[in-house]
Amino acid sequence: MSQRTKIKALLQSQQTDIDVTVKGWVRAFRSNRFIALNDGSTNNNIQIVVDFENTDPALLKRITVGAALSVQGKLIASLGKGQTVEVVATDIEILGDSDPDKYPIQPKKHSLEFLRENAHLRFRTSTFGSIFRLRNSLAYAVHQFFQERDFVYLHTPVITASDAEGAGEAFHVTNFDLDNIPKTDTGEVDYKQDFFGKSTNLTVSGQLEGELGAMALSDVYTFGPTFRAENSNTTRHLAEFWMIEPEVAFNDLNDNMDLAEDMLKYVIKYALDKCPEDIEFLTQRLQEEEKQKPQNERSDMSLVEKLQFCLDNDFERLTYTEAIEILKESTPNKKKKFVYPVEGWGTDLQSEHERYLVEKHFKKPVILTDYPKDIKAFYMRQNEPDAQGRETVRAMDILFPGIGEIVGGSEREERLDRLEKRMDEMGIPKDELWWYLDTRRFGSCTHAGFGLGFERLVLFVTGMGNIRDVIPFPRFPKNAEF
RNA sequence: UCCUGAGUAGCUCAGCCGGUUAGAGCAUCUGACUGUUAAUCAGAGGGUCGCUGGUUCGAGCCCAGCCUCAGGAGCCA
Repeated sequence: MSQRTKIKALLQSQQTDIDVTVKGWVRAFRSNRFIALNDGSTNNNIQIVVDFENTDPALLKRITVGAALSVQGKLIASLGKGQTVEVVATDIEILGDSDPDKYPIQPKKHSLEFLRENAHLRFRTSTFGSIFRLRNSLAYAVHQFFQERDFVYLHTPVITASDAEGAGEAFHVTNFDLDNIPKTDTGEVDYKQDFFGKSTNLTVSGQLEGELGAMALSDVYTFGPTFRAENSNTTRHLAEFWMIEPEVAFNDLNDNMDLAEDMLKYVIKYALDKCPEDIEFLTQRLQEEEKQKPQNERSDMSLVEKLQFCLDNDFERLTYTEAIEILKESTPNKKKKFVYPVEGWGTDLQSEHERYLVEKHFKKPVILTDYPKDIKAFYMRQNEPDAQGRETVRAMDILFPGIGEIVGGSEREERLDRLEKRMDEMGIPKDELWWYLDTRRFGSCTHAGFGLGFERLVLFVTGMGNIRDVIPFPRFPKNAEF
């Protein structure tokens, strides 16, 4: 049997009247004559023309939606409209039948909720084909960006004993028989008898270990799964997600912002260059979806335009303190339209405030810096108090339209005395993090890094609305199917 | 976890004020047609009305509890 040609290549073929073998899954079978065949190499189908009058009727009956086919035939310039080339079949082999009575994916619009429940088959829809090809390209672009800059891809542990970062609830990892958990004399769980001899959990961040690598390799990044046991039921959170965490020695906060902005623009540009058809398809999809919304809620830019806009404009950079002033003076705040009115300095911004800044005030991605020290993590570098004695840290959050926080990072506190003092204040156990503090004891230096939620990036680039639709098999409360 | 809404055929949904045999479109099956593009036309099959309990002569509809889903909020990436 001759080697199969991918459908993407066939559709781009400059040659016609050549013999080809094509394999894929039936998307539609019309008029007993036209098969729309797809193999996932592109969103577009190749049309197979069947000589139904000279084909066994029993075979024709088995050409159903979802069936896997191998087709031999001749690639010709299409005789019909709607496609440039088509394959006139000379031989069709059914590789795998698909019972039309039971196959859940029909050649029609399905709700995203329904497809989520059929996540094992949703790859076979145009929307999810596009999403996962884009996800792949974005992941590749992330590596390419860092590799071009001589970063070291560092594999930080998935199982860890440190729950110290305070990045959220962690999933416990244990080998105990849960019906018979060893206890100490005082009635507490005796982790000494567990596999690792101590309490362990799935990582909530590779940052602390990333810092260890950066303090020798200079420029490192991680890109791996991360776990949060928060009971979050939103369109922006997953219990298992992929995070990208660069950590760079000798970088300060400004270098850190430059790196994050460059990286985001790089990967978005890569996706635009590499997957124009998929982005075009998802642009159409979003347009259809927006038609359902009332006029005032519709976006004034299409998906492609939004992505291009993101490349063409510098992200707006301002401090938390400046943002608070803008929000205080904003129309919705004065007209008491915010659920949480902006009054004082020192509280965290609510989603509605971030959205106002990004979507209404600046109308582009925003980087907020220098947050109040009390609402941020212990490892962030402390600024000197300002004239009013307000204490801030060298933190930065990148806010994207429709997504909210996509990146969170900071310059790290490299001064041992300041770091230890802060850990004491926040009740972080120094003895457990002795190894982290060692980096400040031996050759400490300025360094900075950030965390990028990969799925949030995919959400932005695909224009999808729910994070559960941009990861193949989403993990979230009450759901671990597939 | 909180707030709001939803759960009726394989899918998307309608179902009046509580009243006889629960409907439509698409999908599926049968037949017709055959250069179709979500093909078209005719016919047929298909239901534990989320689950449990309650009110009532009578519940898809009212009440309570639970489960699941969606949107928003919090936590964050």
